[in-house]
Amino acid sequence: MSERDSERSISQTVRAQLALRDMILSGQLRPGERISELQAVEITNVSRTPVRLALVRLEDEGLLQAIPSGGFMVKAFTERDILDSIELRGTLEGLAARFAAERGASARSLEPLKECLADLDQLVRQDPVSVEAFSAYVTMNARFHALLTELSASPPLIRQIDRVSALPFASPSGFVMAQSALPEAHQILLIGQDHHRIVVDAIENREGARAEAIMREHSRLAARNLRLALRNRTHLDLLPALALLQSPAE
Amino acid sequence: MSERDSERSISQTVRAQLALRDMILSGQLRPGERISELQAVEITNVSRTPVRLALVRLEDEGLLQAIPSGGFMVKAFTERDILDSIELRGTLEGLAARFAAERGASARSLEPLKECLADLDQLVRQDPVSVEAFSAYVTMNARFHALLTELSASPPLIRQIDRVSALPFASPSGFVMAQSALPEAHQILLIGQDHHRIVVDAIENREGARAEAIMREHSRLAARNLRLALRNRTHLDLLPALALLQSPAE
DNA sequence: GCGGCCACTAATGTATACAGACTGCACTCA
DNA sequence: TGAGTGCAGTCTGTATACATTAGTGGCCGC
Repeated sequence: MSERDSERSISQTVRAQLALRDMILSGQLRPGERISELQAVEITNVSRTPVRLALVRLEDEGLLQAIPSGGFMVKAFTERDILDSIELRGTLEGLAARFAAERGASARSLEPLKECLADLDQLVRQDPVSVEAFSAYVTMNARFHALLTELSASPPLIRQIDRVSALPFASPSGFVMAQSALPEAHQILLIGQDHHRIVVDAIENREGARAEAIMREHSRLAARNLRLALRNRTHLDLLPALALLQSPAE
Repeated sequence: MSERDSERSISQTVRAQLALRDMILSGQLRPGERISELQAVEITNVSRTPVRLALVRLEDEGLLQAIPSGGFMVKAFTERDILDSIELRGTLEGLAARFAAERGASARSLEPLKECLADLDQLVRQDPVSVEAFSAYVTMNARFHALLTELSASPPLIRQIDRVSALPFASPSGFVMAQSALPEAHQILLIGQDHHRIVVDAIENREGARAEAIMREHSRLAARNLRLALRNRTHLDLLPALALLQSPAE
């Protein structure tokens, strides 16, 4: 698919949504800052109708918050909010893994997941891991989580996981890039990959409780990454999502 | 227009949303049926702009589904979808209960929950339970679950639970009324109330795992109610939410 | 000097007009 | 007779004008 085509054919609503989301995630719009429709019109150069729709969509996504008197503000998240969102995602992915295990995912449906696992193995084998490999890992990791979620074969659950993962800091790959700057990088990567291996094994053997538990624990790697990244505050630029973090001072 | 005063104060968007939701839940709009904006305008007597916003909101709620070529259709749910939504809600409420326990909900914050528990006890004590008592139970039960959710003190989690519970058949009180017609009514009520008691006790004693487990099990009462109600198909009229159920024939 | 009220401004809520895209049908040509 | 093309009707997407409300600042009265 060509970039230009999609750029041109895309609706004004989506364009506005993308533009505003970028500005929020990049920190150009600060947490707590009020954003009026007219402002959004100025920024995006589309008229109020699609802008409004875009604002509503961003509210669902969780990036904006409606102000009772009308209008929206950029949502601010505490560190606790982020950690809770990660735990929440882990819980839901745990449920997805349990469903996959209990309902007997077929050998055929497990195949793509296993291929993905093998691809990840390739990437993880390097030591030290190149930045490119990290980047590839992020993509592959996202694919692994998506496949796992699909395996639950539960549309309502898939929907919820997608909603939670829409928040960049709650997504499965949200803090992987932060690792790349850490000394513990390779070790954490290996542990994460072991979790992947275990969950596939558990699903294959119909071990629902084990599959669920390991996915919960797996998500806590993201929490660990976040804490490490916040402690050595040097590499926060790798994490644009943290623009939404309420500064502790305020 | 000179409508009633009470209806004039709320916005057209909300009015349209309520009207359309009622029609969907009451079955006047069938699952799978397409709703065009103009149709919605006809139905609600408001103009396209607020109607459109209402349709988008109902899509988020999960009652509608966007059609790729544009427009919306009423979402159809299988029995499995409904059961999964209940399990999902149970899982999230379980997480909320665990958070409440682990984070040490203060004695003060537990008080409203305990009062609610006592009120529910009063209602459950009757045998047989009057229809009015059932109705009061539904209200009180909703309050109990809302208080419990709040106790997690986790905005992201509260948000997700609210989203899931927005689907009427996934809400904590979704199938309580179905019970009232069942011979097992009183017994199920007593069991449910015992779950309530246990979760409060577990939170008080900081037993996170126990609090989580009991809330998961608690939600399965709703699943049981649903199955019973579907088996003796006599009292389905008590459950308007089931208008969204895909008929097995199709 | 302080507090309350009124008026003005600006933003949101709503309606509608216009344009582009898609669907369905009919007609024509091979 | 079948398939393709063109046209018409209708729908969604977008823009904009109008109405209404909330918020703010200044002025007047106590």
